[in-house]
Amino acid sequence: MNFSNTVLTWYNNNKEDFPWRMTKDPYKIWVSEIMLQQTQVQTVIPYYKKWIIKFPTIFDVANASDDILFKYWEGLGYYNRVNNFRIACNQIIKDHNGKIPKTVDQLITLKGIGEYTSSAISSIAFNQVNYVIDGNVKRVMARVLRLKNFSKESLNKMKDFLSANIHKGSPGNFNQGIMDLGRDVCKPKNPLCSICPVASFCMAYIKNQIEKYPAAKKQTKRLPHYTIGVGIIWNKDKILITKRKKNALLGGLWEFPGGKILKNESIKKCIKREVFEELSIDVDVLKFITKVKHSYSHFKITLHAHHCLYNTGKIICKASDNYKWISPNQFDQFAFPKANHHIFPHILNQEVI
DNA sequence: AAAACGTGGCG
DNA sequence: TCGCCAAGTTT
Repeated sequence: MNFSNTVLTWYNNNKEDFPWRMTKDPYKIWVSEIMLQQTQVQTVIPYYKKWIIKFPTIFDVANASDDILFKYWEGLGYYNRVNNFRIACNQIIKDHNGKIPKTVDQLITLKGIGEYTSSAISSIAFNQVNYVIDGNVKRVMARVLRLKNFSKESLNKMKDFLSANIHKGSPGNFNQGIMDLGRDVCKPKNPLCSICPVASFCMAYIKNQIEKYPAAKKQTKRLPHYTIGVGIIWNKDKILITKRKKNALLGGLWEFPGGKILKNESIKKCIKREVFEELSIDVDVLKFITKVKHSYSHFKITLHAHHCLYNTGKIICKASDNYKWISPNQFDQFAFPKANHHIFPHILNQEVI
């Protein structure tokens, strides 16, 4: 049996019934593909289910406020995906009469849809013969073709192979099959070659060199670490939250104000200074609440949260897009970064002063 | 075109 | 504890 039929047969016998595999609705396929970018299947499943119920069509997304969209994305990460997704929904309404286009050339013009996602949607939802190359496919191909790296040259070899071997009758299932294979069998570490359906096609396996492909990456640099002061600013029974600027890190999410500590600065001074610089108000920094360690993709932080009392000044949002005074029982109505979630349970645990 | 962009799980 | 990795795209 040839490569394409081998992959397809394996997929048909081993596929899991993920919720986005119960439909051919291109909108739903699209939602799943955006959520799955750099995000594991098990993480996506609950988000996908809730999203589809709340926003069943592109029109529901186009008409929703960004706060509600972010709330349904809260915790998934890479929040610009939400902005891009809504922009793309509007593009479709404006330029495609509300119908999701089916060719790669049209799909790739939509915000947030690149080379991978355009091929995925066109093949899975519309049965167009386009191969996909994601992280899984890259690894499978590196081993099958015995390619050390992911250079332009290597990628071209993968493309040639996939172009020749994609299943013409079921391109979408072939694509999902090779991705599933990469995730569950041809894993980064300890690949399960003994049960791999394409082992007989795999040059690395045949030469007994599976561990050499792809070559290990160079060591990544240690992530920089920053210490951040965070103010839980009280005015009577309300707490101040601010909305992070769009297109920035965590753009569009709400948070407690604060910022990076300066050299030779105390946490309390840092919070007082940051709050004044960012909001033009004066606060008294009081009791320590909790410390939160958190790691982002390109740096790490430790948050030091303190209770604060609003003192004087009219709020001017210099470093944020908006602000609100809310009660602690309203935290769940806004989308917050994960690091802020770790502060919530400590806020009411003690007296403010 | 290298860096930015979240979070969770695993070895 | 820490690095790696996950259905990538944008600037």
